[in-house]
Amino acid sequence: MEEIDRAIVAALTVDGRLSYTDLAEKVGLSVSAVHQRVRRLEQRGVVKGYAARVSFESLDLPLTAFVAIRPFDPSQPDDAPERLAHLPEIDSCYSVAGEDFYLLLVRVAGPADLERVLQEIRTSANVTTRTTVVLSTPYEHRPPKVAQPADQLRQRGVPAESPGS
Amino acid sequence: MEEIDRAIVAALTVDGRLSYTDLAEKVGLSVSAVHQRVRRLEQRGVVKGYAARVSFESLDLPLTAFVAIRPFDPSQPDDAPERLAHLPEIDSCYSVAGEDFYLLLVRVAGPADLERVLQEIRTSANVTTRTTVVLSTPYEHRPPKVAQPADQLRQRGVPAESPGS
DNA sequence: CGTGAAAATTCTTAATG
DNA sequence: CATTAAGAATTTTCACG
Repeated sequence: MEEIDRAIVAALTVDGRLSYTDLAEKVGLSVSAVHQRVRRLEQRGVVKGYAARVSFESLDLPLTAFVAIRPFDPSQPDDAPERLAHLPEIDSCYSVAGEDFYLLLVRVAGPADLERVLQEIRTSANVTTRTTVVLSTPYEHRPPKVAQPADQLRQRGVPAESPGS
Repeated sequence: MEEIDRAIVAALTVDGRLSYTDLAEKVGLSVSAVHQRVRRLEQRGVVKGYAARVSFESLDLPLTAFVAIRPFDPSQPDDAPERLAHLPEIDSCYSVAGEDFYLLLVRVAGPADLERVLQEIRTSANVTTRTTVVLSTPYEHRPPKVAQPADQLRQRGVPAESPGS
């Protein structure tokens, strides 16, 4: 992927509601050009969507935990992800190398809720669980490094003046 | 938090770029009322921001791994998160209960890059690492369950007709 | 707090080089 | 592909209940 596209993606990762006007200024293109590029990035699947970042504490989900799971009977078909998908407390499901089969990220209201969810995980997927409770989150979902800060592109052949109508 | 706010948050979690027009229709309020509520949710910190959801494969970061870290010398002050913050490959940092001190989520270009990042983690924070490679991600960042589907609010005292201008 | 409407921006498309 | 221009839609603010 090329430089300007990376800058666009970087900017949208930091602020997914940036207007095309601001985006255009950041990357040094016209509004239409940026709009076209964003549309192409979206339909190519580079940008998969937009989401509000919310405080889970405010949503009464203050307890986060990682749950490593392992099938009780390794000879049976492994369809744990589908069988667990109905549990809304599961934020993410990663298939991993190592001793465990999957690593789940779950968010719940508290210890009692965690206990209930663990039981549901075990019975739904016929697995054993090993749980690691999160005590705090110094940082999460940081924007990936995608080329340079995207600010140095602005001064590359484009006058900062707006022509006006 | 009350019912309508939860519905708003739920909708924005699924689509962070929903227009206030659509949002207003979903929760059965006027555009202005919804706009006010979103602003309050933002400044109360319930909505912390908006971000584009991107494909890490497209960004040349196809390899994800969890890195559990433990201080080499537990008697020294534990400031690993700050000392690791400069590494852009670290997506998230969780302080955890259990045998390890922190669990890091890292995204890199490949095995060689992972090796480099692990070395940087060890030397930057004076820790030992135990790494779990992610093979695939069945699902990630699913929207949390926040009250009912937010569709049943619409038909609660509000005619679906648009009054027009 | 909610509503309705008006003004300022922005989004979106189309024509053009 | 990028640019400019123009109509449609949205965001944002305001006065009022």
